[in-house]
Amino acid sequence: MASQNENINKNRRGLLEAARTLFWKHGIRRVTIQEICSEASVSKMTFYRQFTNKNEIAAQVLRDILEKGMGDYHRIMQQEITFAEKMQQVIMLKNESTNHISDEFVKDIYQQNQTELRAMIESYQHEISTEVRNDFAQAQQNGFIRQDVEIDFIMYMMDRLTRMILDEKLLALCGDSQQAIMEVTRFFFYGILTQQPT
Amino acid sequence: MASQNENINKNRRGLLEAARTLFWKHGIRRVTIQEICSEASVSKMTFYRQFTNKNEIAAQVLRDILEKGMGDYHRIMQQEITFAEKMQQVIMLKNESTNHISDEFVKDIYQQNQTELRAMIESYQHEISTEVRNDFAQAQQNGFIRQDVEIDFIMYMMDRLTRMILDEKLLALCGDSQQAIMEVTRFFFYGILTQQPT
DNA sequence: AATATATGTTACTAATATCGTAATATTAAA
DNA sequence: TTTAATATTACGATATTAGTAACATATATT
Repeated sequence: MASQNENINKNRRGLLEAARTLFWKHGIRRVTIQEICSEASVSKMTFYRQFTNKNEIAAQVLRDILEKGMGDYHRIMQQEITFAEKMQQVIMLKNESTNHISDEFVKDIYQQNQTELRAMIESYQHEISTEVRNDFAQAQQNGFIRQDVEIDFIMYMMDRLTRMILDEKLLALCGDSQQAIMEVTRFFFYGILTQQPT
Repeated sequence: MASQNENINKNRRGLLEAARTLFWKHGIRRVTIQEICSEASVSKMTFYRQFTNKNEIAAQVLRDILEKGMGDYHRIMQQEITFAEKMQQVIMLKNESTNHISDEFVKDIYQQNQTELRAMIESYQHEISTEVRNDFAQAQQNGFIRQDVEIDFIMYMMDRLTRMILDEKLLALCGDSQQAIMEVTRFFFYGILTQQPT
């Protein structure tokens, strides 16, 4: 049934999935290749037939994560819904585990000689942030955002607010994460005043 | 001000605290002595003046955790409150991070040659479980628990229920962890029937 | 069935990381 | 000032991991 090519991809995907899980928990440094193989139920040789070393699979894992994040963002922004609805979806997106990169993972990237991975993450951040900035600027021109607020300020608040959603204290305050997202989004758009301007 | 003895204890406690944090996240195997020292802002030599090796500090960390668990349990049971209130507090206790031991930590103990640590954890479990069993038996004799239920069944359910409190799905169902504890405790005592026996 | 290809197993060396100790320099308390 | 504790550095011993090779086995293709 399954062709050999399909099996190769299956193994490759299995390795990537295993690596992602392990890197997520423990960072890159602590995880051994043997461990990735065991987690993926695959021999070490199969690993080395797919990747040259740990850095390469780490790079691929990172690439997959970043591209998924990009794709998700684009998919949201291309919908024909209001700007507010788009923003709510973006904030919800960060709630998924794959969309904030794990601390341990980033730590390892920004320590040692991981210049390649660092470059990758920074180029992604640059790309996505210019894009988001443009989207905000356009929304401001179209009158969806008040004129007297700086785009950079919005960018900053957006980042802070999306992080807050993962904060357990906020979760405790709001009840569940769904509620937290609602609250944060509402705050993002309307502040705390009862009377709303345009 | 601070005497040298106090400083020694401070360093020792700092090392134990750092080790606990790191072991908690990553298990014993992945954590290096140097890392513990860095986390505790202490030199490697200071470590070796306090502990002979990683296993020893791991043993001490485990001992502290287990003794804290025992202490907490005793403190709860010695209070002059109803059996139901005691049980609720015991269930709440498991909600604290220190009272269920981390998976990674236990994994490492039950893999390799950690016979000593394994023995420690098992002896603790034996001690606490006979004690809990006695408390339940006495509560049953005093009429707080229905006569037609096996103590072992209660023990099992107790364990399951306290674990459930950490389950995110239940948390989502109940709103927050406080609510979850209430629900679980209520279920533990009354089941789901509206009409309550004695 | 025969063949080719992918994978598993085992064993091994090289590279790297970690351990544990000693000697010396600094710091802080008595 | 004297004493004890700690930091720093360097180092050899030990353990772990990386990466490769040779061969056996399994699976798909022809």
